[in-house]
Amino acid sequence: MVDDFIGREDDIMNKTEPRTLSGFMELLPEEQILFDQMKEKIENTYKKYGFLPLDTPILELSEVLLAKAGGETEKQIYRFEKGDTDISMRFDLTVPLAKYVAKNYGVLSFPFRRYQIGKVYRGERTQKGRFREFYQCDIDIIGDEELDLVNDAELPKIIYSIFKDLGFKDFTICINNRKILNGLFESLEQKEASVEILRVIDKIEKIGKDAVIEELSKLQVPSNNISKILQFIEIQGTNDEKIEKLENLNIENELFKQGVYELKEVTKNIRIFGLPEENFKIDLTIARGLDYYTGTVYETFLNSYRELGSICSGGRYENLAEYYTDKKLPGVGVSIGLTRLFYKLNELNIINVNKKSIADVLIVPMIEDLQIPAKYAEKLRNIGVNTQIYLGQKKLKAKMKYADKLNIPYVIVIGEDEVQNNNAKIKNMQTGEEKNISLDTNNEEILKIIKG
RNA sequence: GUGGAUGUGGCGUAGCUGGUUAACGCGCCAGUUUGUGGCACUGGAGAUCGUGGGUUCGAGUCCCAUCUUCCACCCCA
Repeated sequence: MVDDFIGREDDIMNKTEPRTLSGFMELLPEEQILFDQMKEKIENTYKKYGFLPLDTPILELSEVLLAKAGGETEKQIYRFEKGDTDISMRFDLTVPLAKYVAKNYGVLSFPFRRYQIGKVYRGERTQKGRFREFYQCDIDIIGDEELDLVNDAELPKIIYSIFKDLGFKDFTICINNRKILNGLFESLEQKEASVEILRVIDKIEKIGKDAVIEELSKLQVPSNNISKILQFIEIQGTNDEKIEKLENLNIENELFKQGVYELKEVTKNIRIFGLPEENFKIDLTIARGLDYYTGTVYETFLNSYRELGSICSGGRYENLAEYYTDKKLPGVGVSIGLTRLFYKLNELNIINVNKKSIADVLIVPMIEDLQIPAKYAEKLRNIGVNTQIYLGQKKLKAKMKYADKLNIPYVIVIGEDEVQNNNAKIKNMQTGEEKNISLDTNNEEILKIIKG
């Protein structure tokens, strides 16, 4: 205290401004609670379907992570050297999965069903709803040499369960098959720029039909091909009608036929797994995604918030780990971009961030000796009541205010009067109702008061 | 990578064509209520107006630079 005057020099010293890197989401407690709840629901559903947990390192050797060279994502990778080790941060969970499966091929049981929820990193330009660090919630089913097509039909059901569980009703899981479009291109002898064409087609909802025509001509697609492609993606009707129309197009191309067959099979099996008809739709414009998808592809939309874009996408790939092993490992998987999903739902007030407390009870001791409050807190915790003791010398008023701000539903005051009578005073913070309970009250009674 | 914006107490904002002690709401702290929160009232703390230069008698307000963040495109979750 004597140094206080001299110490003022320090106060004038510049403090470092506490900042968070752009593109990194950091939440307030009440938001974090909600975020964690969503994450937990997703995880529980994955488990419910028998998927095994997996956690891989955020850092990998660059040579491993970048085995598949090129592409847009590689430019965005966080990469650095520590000593003479060239290290990269994972930019998705699929590449680490591929490495993991190749590495542990001998000890894993196939079909290998794993879920992984974790953060991934992409150093791209930030913008609305786009993050540099974000959670992906992945499930994949990996087969050894082959993976039955019926697996493609189970994933939509799992996605359905999750979004149902998250409280959404009006959403659509769109499915398509890459082979259909690729087969169509083959039959049109449109081999050039097929990936680019797919991207343009995928954007039709966003940019409109005319813009698609314009983009396609820019790609040097002959105009008769453009009209055939458009005619094709504009096929309307129910799911069954669409399949029928596809079959009746009489396109003599093996790939195309295979694609239509797969789509029909998947559709049939989706119904068997119990996905309601109104929640899935064949959408022939779904083409986006990583270029390694080779068969079934999925995209999921909230119909009232179509502008969010796909909130869950995935598909079938023929060879997961071709850069690590000669084994052929086909798989099918989907990924939920939880960070973006949460951010957007929050922004649109779709999810309610009403303060919800973690603690069920705040014990407020008004005596110096904490033995009784501490013991009582343990008693509550042992019967499953989340209990916090207010530690610190403050007026009762301040302690009540604290409980109020944290939205803790019950406060238990233990003061001298209470201790003398072997009592505690429990207050319902919502109704304001107070009553005395004996410190010896049995557990069932307490649970009845607190948990209702 | 391309293009366009932004920056004022913890947060959200006001500050007119440059003019004395930078305003408001929320939040925070204290009191009215010495063992009781939410409401109300009263009072209080807290900003060298992103940073550095320049123009001017004088700049949050004008000019330049720089950093930061944001938005769109690209691509994606």
